[in-house]
Amino acid sequence: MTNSDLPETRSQSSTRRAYLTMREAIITGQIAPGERLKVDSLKQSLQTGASPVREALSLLTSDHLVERLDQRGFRVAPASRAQFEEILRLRCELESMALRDSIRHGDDSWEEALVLSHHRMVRAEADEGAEFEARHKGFHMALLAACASPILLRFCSQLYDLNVRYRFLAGRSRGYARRDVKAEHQAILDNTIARDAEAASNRLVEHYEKTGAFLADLID
Amino acid sequence: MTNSDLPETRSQSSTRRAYLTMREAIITGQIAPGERLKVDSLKQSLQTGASPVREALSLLTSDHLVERLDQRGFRVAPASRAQFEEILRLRCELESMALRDSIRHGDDSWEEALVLSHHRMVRAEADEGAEFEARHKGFHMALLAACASPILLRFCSQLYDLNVRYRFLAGRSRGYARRDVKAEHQAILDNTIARDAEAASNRLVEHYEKTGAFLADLID
DNA sequence: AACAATAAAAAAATCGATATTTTTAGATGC
DNA sequence: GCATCTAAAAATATCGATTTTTTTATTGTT
Repeated sequence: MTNSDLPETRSQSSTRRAYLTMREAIITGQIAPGERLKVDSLKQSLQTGASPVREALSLLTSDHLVERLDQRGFRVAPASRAQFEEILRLRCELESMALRDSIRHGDDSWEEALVLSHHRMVRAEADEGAEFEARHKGFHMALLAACASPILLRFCSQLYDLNVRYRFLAGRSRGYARRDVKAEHQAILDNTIARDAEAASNRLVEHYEKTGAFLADLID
Repeated sequence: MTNSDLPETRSQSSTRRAYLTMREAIITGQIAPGERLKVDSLKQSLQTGASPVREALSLLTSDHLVERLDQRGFRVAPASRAQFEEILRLRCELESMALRDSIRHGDDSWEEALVLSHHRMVRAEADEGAEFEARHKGFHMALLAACASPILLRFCSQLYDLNVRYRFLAGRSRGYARRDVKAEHQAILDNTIARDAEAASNRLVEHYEKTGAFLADLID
C-alpha cells in the first residue's frame, strides 16, 4: 500500500494517487468484490477530499474494477467463477490475436525490449512480491507491444489486470509461480523470437489454459 | 442536444446528464477531435458545477472518447484515419466472435427481440435522424445480445460508438443509408435466424468492410 | 404478523470558494 | 535573433460546506 517508493508518486495529482492506490487495493483483493465504496471513508483513508476520490472511482469503472450505481454510490465489481472463465476465454482470443500481429510487425528494438523484459521477470522470480507481479505483466505486454492496435492492447491490459485480481482472490495461491510457468514463458519467448506466430500463440493459449484450470479450482 | 425528450432525463444525477450530453456531442462531431474541454466553459453550457463535469469527463475516458492529461485537463480523443481502420478491423474480429457465440447460445426470446429490433430499424430508416441512429445500434447489439461474454459485449458497444463518430466526422455522408445497407442487414438477420454462424458472421464482416471502404475515402 | 407511511440518519451528489499548476506574454541578457 | 527567466493570467485541481437522495428505523394500521 505504501506506494511512496514509486518515483511518480510525488507531484502527481491527488486523483491519480487515489486511483493508483485503490486500483492496487482492489486487484490484490484487499477490498472484497461487491464491497461498497463509501466516499467518506475513502477520503479519510486516502487523506484527500471527496472530489479526487469520486473522480478516481469514476476512472476505475473504465477498468471494470468498480461499478457506479447512479445516485447510489460505488462498489467494487463483483467477481464470480463465470467471470473468471469469461476473462480467461477472452484473453486467449484477444492476446493471441495481438501476439500474431505483434510478431508480424515487431522490429529489432521490440525484440530486444522483449528479451530484456523476460530477463527482468526471471530475475524477479524468486521473491514473488510486487516486483515480480510488475515484471510479469511487463513481459506479457512486451510480447504484444508491437501490435498495431492500441485499443486492442488496452483491452488486453485490462483483462490482464482483471485476471490478476482472480489470482489474488484465489488466495495468493502458493504454488503458482512454481508449476512450470518458467518453461512455459521460455517457450512463448522462443517461439516469438523465432517469429513463429502460430506456435507462439498456441503456447500462449496453453499457458493461460493451464493457469486457468489451476486457479479455477481455487475459486468459489 | 435537447435530451429532455428522453424519459430518463429527469431525476437523473447531474453527472449522468452531463455525461450523456457530452457523449452525444463528441460522437456527433459537434466537438472536434483533439479539442480541449475546459471545465469552466462546460459547466456553463451544461448548467452545472465543476464536480459533475469533471466526473462526467472521467467517465468518458472509459469510452475512449476523452483523454485525460493529468494536471492538464481533458480533451476530446484525437481521430485519425489509422484509428478508423483500427476500429474497423477490431469490430470485424470482435463482433464476429460475439455473433457466433450469440447464435450458439441464443434462445427463442433472443430471436424474437432481434426480429423486433430489426423491424424498428427498418421503420425508422426513412428519417435517418437520431431515431434511426439508436435503432441501428439497437439492431447490431441485438444480434450479439445472447453472447455469453458481457465484457466482450461492452467492447463491441464501445467500438460501435467510436465508429459512429467517424461516420459523423466523415460528414454525415449523404449516401450512407442508401448504398445497399438494407439488403445487407436483411442478409445478416436471415443467416442469424437460420443459425448459420459462419454465413452470418461473414455477412457481418462484409457489411463492415463495405461501409469501411465507403467511409475511408471521406476521412482525412 | 404483514404492510404502509413517516421521521431520522446516513450517504451521495453538488456547489462555491480557494489553492495549485500550467500557460502565456513580456522583459532581459547573451 | 534567440533563448531564458519572470510575472500575470488562465485553467486545473482540490477543499469544506450544503443540498438532495437513499437507507434505515419507527410507528401506526389492518
